[in-house]
Amino acid sequence: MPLTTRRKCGGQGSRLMAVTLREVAQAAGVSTAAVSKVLHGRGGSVRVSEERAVQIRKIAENLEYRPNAVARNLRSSRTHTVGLIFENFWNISGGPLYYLHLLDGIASPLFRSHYRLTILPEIAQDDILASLGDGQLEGVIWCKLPRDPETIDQIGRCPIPIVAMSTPPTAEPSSAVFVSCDNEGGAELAVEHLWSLGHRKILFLRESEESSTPDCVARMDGLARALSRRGSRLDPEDVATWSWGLSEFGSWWDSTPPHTAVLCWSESAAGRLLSQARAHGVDVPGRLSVVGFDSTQYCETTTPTLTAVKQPIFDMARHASETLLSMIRGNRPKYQATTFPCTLDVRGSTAPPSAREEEKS
Amino acid sequence: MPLTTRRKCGGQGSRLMAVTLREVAQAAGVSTAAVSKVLHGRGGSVRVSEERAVQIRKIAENLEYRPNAVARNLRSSRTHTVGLIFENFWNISGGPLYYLHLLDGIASPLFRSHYRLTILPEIAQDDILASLGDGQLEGVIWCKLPRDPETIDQIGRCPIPIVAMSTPPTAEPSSAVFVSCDNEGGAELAVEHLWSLGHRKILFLRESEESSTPDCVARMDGLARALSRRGSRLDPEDVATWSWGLSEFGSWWDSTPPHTAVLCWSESAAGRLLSQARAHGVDVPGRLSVVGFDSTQYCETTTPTLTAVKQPIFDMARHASETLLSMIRGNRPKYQATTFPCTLDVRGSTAPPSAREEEKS
DNA sequence: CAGCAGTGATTAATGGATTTATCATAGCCC
DNA sequence: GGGCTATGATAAATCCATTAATCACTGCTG
Repeated sequence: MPLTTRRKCGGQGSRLMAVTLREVAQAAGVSTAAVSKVLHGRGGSVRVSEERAVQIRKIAENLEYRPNAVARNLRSSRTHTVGLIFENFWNISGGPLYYLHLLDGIASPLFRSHYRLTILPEIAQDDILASLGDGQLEGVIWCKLPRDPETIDQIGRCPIPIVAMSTPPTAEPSSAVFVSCDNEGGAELAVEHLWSLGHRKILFLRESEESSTPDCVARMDGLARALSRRGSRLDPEDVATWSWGLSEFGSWWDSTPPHTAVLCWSESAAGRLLSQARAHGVDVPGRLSVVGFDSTQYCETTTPTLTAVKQPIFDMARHASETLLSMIRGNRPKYQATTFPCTLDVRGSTAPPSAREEEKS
Repeated sequence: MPLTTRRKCGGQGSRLMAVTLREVAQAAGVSTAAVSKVLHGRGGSVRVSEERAVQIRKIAENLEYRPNAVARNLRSSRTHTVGLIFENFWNISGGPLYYLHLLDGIASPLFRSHYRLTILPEIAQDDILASLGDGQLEGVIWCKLPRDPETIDQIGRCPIPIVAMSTPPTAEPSSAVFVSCDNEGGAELAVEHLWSLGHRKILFLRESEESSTPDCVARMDGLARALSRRGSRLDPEDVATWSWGLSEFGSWWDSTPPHTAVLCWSESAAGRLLSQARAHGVDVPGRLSVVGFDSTQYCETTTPTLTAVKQPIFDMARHASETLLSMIRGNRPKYQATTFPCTLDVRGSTAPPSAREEEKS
């Protein structure tokens, strides 16, 4: 009988069916156990003579045998796959570069350990929760973990480890591990900088859609706290919830607001604010200082360059990924929540507020 | 016996083992076939009375039964998973936004069809080729498909469909389907624009690492062809291969080159060129016109805003993804290669070259 | 010679869901 | 009663790789 017999796959079109272990075994006249032992060396008490081994290897190569990973996964209950969940591609905190650093930081340790990264469809949450228990994932990194009690409860009974990249909830305990940055501390840094320059009224710019994200809230809280620590405070008029295009900028500026500086909740918002300011002939930083959140390469390319709070997103993501791998290996996580400190990159978009009332020397 | 008995998983730590179909069947006192039929409705000749069905559903819910997707995948030879391969996160053509559009375009149709997207480790190519045949993926989208004959040969014998997002090879036939944009046409558009403004000497800026990508080569070829069509040509001195930081800009400019415009192979290179020009006090577009490749949101935020060739990357990615899904469903692809046209977004970084020799009125 | 160790191999169970083939039983008609 | 259909349900095979249990045989020792 010819060794190269190949069957067609009945189901889908006319693709070739893969060669199985059994076929190699039949062709070689040995048992599947022997073939498995020779090709993958895993069988415990199975023993094969060197002579046979050479023969089997040769036949397997001729037949172009490729082990079926799905069958292996089923047998071993391991898939070497980690899932990634986020709300959507665009809604991720600071913008594309932030996102890219995130993905890079998550993927690096995984790939090094020969794990794959699967992006889960951001469909119904029920589907997400179902796929956490379907055996296809060994662990999950979840950006913006939901905080409703029911979901938290379900997450607690999830059979695989979860690492959340979001601010840990203050009240509810959770079985997930949290990795985040010190958003409040970052806001404090921004205020410290602006305050030392002489700014006393700061506008916090958030965006309507994202107004409820914990990150955004934490940054605003940090701002409020930093101000109160200096004997000032954050009034309702100091918080702007503008649309994506920031078309409200013009009327805001024309109303001669008391603010001399703006703290933007994200990098992309800060970038758009610079565009709007330029469009309305408002000199930054001469007439208005701007601080963004998430300091990336793009803060260097804007005009003026952008002063921004930097969260070590790559390190955070890498830490999350490494923690997850460790948990998958059966270790208990060292910390239930890890918070990374922020830093401030001072660039060209901040200056003393003098220009508004009097000419600075 | 208690219905809620749960075994511990022996292998990894102390995670709960999942409830299996067999356990539900035992608890309900019926066969696994009946449970499978009731819960998933797939069994052909299996019939269950409505009375039993209600009972089974209730028990399954109490036991929190979750079907094991790996076992299903093995049985059905389908995983509802598509792989994505690219060289690395950062080396993708035009920069982060390009990449984000790419990912978004690929993911949208997949998610809509309840497919997952798995990012493959960019490890050894042998590993990649092996994982194409391991049964875990139903199809693959491969950015920058390798072009060496041996790999092409292996790809031809790959059991799953492949869609390549790169310029199709001119010589070698390939079994993969190609989706790309008309890079040459894009370069032609750029030249047309610059030529009409009066530019006659154009520098092509590429980067050392990426110098060999087909996209980059095609753009340069397009430039050369566009010039020759106008009775000019692309000399070796008209091609710059600078480092990532473009630190060579200063010495190049000081050598008073004949060029009045630069065509950059990517968006990010164009952005960095603007930074360098500003750092050296070179007025853009007054003294130097700049055209980038890949027109994205960030071209709006630079100063000046950036004139750029736009490739419809989202549409390309979506098309690639939809084509792959169609092939997975067993359809023959309509086209072996699809090329999308580029357009030119004229913004603020291009102007007549007058400033160099004489003052323009 | 019983007993033991070592070598070379196979058989059958396992993992969990799906499906074909088969088996009962009841009801109905001629 | 024999033959037929419809209903309700199950046993066993299948997908493919892995592995514990087992077997046959040789050679050696006490």
